[in-house]
Amino acid sequence: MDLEKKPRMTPQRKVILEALRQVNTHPSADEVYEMVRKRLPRISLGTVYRILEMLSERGEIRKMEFGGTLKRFDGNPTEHYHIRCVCCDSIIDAPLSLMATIDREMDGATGYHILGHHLEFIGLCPDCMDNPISPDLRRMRRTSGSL
Amino acid sequence: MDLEKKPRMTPQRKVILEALRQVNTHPSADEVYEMVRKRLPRISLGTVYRILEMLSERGEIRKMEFGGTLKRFDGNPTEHYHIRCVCCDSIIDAPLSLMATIDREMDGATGYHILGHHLEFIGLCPDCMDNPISPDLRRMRRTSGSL
DNA sequence: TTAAATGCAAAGATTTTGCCAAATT
DNA sequence: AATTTGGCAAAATCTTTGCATTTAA
Repeated sequence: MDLEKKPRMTPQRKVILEALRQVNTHPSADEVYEMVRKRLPRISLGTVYRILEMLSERGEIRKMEFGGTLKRFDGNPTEHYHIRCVCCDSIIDAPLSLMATIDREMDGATGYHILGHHLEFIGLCPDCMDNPISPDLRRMRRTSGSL
Repeated sequence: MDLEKKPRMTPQRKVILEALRQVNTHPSADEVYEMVRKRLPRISLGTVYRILEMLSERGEIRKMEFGGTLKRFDGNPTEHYHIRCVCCDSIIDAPLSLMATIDREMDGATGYHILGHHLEFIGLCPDCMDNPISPDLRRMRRTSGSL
């Protein structure tokens, strides 16, 4: 909202940002909440949502409103692609460089002013090929925040 | 759930399927609900969700768990790409043929078994370039189901 | 002291479920 | 008659908001 003002670097913000930068698991808000609770036992989910929103508005992290119902957050704010496992719903960065010209091409082919694009691969991760987990177990994992 | 059994083509399913096939607006469940209510005044939202889910499981339509929080549905079940307007949140099909080999390449570059991919462009549609609508108005439009 | 941030809980929004009645084979 | 489906409402999920309190400049 207030892109102009510089926010204070509160302990909560610092911890959340560091937590996101340290992992490559693309956690949901709830998972971030569990992660930072170890260091900030009194933090609330609402605050986590608020701070994640703020950080992504400022481009310090990336909100992934993509695939799946719940949003995920990415500590790496640069543009890149992802691979999502259909089985365990984990997400990794895709080893594929940006398609730099595709936006311009689409811009020309349509009346749209293209701002960017998202690309996500869907597949089965190595772990799940060996030990496929059931949808129930999958949901349990997510709920307990230990993806 | 029961991919084996062939479902009966009830009036509700027929109307919903026809409604989706006739438009290219990629409506949400709620919007589908509004669309079919004209012909089926007594249908319930729950039924719409159930039928949409069932149709997409059978590959007759496509569920877009993509960009934005709420799911959209696409009467065109073949793989294709989309352009979403950041302003009005409308979605059109992208004039770009499938990148047929990219899945195989990603398959080779990772340990994953790649099943497919999603590509979505983000941009400003021609309408919104001329008449940008406010976020408030945008939400009102969605809520009233008249995208 | 003043403005901004947090914690907590309540409210919102969207989607899914349970259950009984109604429809279909 | 046995199943399946539909309607309704309640439940479940995930996210946002209001407000009193705390924190920091």
